[in-house]
Amino acid sequence: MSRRLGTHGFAESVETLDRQLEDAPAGVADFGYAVHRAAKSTGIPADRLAVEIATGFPLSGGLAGVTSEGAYVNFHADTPRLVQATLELVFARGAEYGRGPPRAEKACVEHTSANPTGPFHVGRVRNGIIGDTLARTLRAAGLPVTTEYYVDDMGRQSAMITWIWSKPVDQWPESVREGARPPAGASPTTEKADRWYGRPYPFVSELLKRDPTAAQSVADLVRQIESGNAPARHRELAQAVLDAMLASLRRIGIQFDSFVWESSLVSDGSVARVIERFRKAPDAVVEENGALVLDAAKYGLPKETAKIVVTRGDGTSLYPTRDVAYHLGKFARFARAVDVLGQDHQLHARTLTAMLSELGEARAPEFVIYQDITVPEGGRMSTRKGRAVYLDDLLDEAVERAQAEVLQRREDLPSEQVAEIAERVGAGAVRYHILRVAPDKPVRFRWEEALSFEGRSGPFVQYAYARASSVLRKAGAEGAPAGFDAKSLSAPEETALVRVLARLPGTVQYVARTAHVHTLATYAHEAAESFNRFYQNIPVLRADEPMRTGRLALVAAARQTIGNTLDYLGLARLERM
RNA sequence: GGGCGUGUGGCCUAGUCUGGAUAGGGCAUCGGGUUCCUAACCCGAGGGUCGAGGGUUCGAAUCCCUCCACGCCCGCCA
Repeated sequence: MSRRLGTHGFAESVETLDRQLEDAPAGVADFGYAVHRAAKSTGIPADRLAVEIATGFPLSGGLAGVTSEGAYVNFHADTPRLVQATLELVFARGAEYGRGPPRAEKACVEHTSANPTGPFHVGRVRNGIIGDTLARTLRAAGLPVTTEYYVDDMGRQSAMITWIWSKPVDQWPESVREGARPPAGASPTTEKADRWYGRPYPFVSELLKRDPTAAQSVADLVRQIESGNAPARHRELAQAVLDAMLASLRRIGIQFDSFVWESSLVSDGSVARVIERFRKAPDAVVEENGALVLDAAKYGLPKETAKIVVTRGDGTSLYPTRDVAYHLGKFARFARAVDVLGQDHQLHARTLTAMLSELGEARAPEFVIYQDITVPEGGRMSTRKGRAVYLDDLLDEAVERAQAEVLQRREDLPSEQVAEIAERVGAGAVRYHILRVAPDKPVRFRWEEALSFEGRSGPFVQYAYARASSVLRKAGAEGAPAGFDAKSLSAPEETALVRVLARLPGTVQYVARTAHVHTLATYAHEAAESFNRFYQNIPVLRADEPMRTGRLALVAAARQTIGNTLDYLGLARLERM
């Protein structure tokens, strides 16, 4: 290429030219080269230069033709060769197709880390869906990944739960008892623990704002907990609520490899050690009331926020300080730390990085910041403000609707299997719906959209997989295909599908590099859409040979690729639906 | 006031890092498609000042500047 241009007096490095070679519009060519720059530097009109470059361009390897169109030189791949190579790669790698070479650096993806104070609302779950999908993708990219949940059992939030439940309900303050009255028939045995124990939470939160006595007793409890003398009930309650919360996350495919309880960082002395190190830090000063404050201006924080309080006046730690202890521990265990945080923690992220630098830690966490999910009326979801859609409720509704859909079209399946499919379709719809939008963008929650099984949705992708599975099942061709002829796959629907399948490994690498997990959702939709077009227009089972064998191979490759993508997305592969 | 993020047809959204060919999808609307592998599908139609203005460039949704709107945050909560 560069030699070719060189003959026209245009000298640029091969690397530069490689970068300028870009994807051509689908259906026009595989790659294109815009000659404008070369035209300018050589003085040759762009249109003519494109023709001159394309004419007689030496063909080799997978390059089947070079044409020109306007100011563009278009490169066409040798399609049968591309088809052959792609399908062979998919079959050779199987479940590994899409994965990158193993890498050594151990990575920790910390996500969710919600206080164990009540059921997840949809807003909070965005954290887990982004984090879990990123963890899956990083694993696919070859990294050993541990997902971790940081359990905050030290702050006011969890103390509020312990405080209210340590007294009998008839002794609760009036406002809490009234507000948190459970529905008729509800009991700790019929309700999940997060819902049951979390019910008084927003009312206690309100109470503390106007009742200094109550606020004082919660503050006393916080101090008691931090000093290591938490009532036994405290940990039991936190654990029970957390377990119930985790059960909800499991429904949408989220599980954790590791848990770190904030209290353990206090009890093992690591918080105290961090405080000691800050006392000796060059930019830390003790203020009049005894509070230890760090001036982090030199780390680039805006001056209004450069003062970071390390300890309270009474010497006890604050959340950022404990988070420093936590992250120093993380860096002892992992080469990379990824933190998924809501936009309200944006400043905390910078503060944490500054604090770690001050203590001489060269590494910094990599932050993935996502925007809020808002309720239709506006404002972000909040349990305390009574503005929230709970994950459990959304899932129940989604599963119910999915069940109706399955029953409508599958009378042949036993009810057990219908229920199983409905659960996974409902979960797929919810998970995909939240994942599909770029983390940088806010999401306005609307029931009808979250519950859609059509168009750009999780079930759309799952359906394509089920269709592919069904074809292969009926052909009795579920094993590794053999002896297909790539030349028999020449219809536009076929070659377009192959081109999409070929993009999975690159997409995985891109997502691992950028943390743009929604790109994987977009890819999944494109792959499913491309498969559906093929499926709709190209018969497989009743095709003549050699097309039949070739198409079965293509179906198998599509099933494998879409299936692997579903794995990375955390959606269930359904063999039928 | 400062920091970070966002603004793309009626609604939702991809593309922005790394400038390039008629801005790609979905929902909704209208019109088609099932004697054939699952119609949770497919095909077609209408609908776009890519927030506004300026700049750089052969070329800007994409880069730079200004402004507007919205969200979040701004020391002893987490």
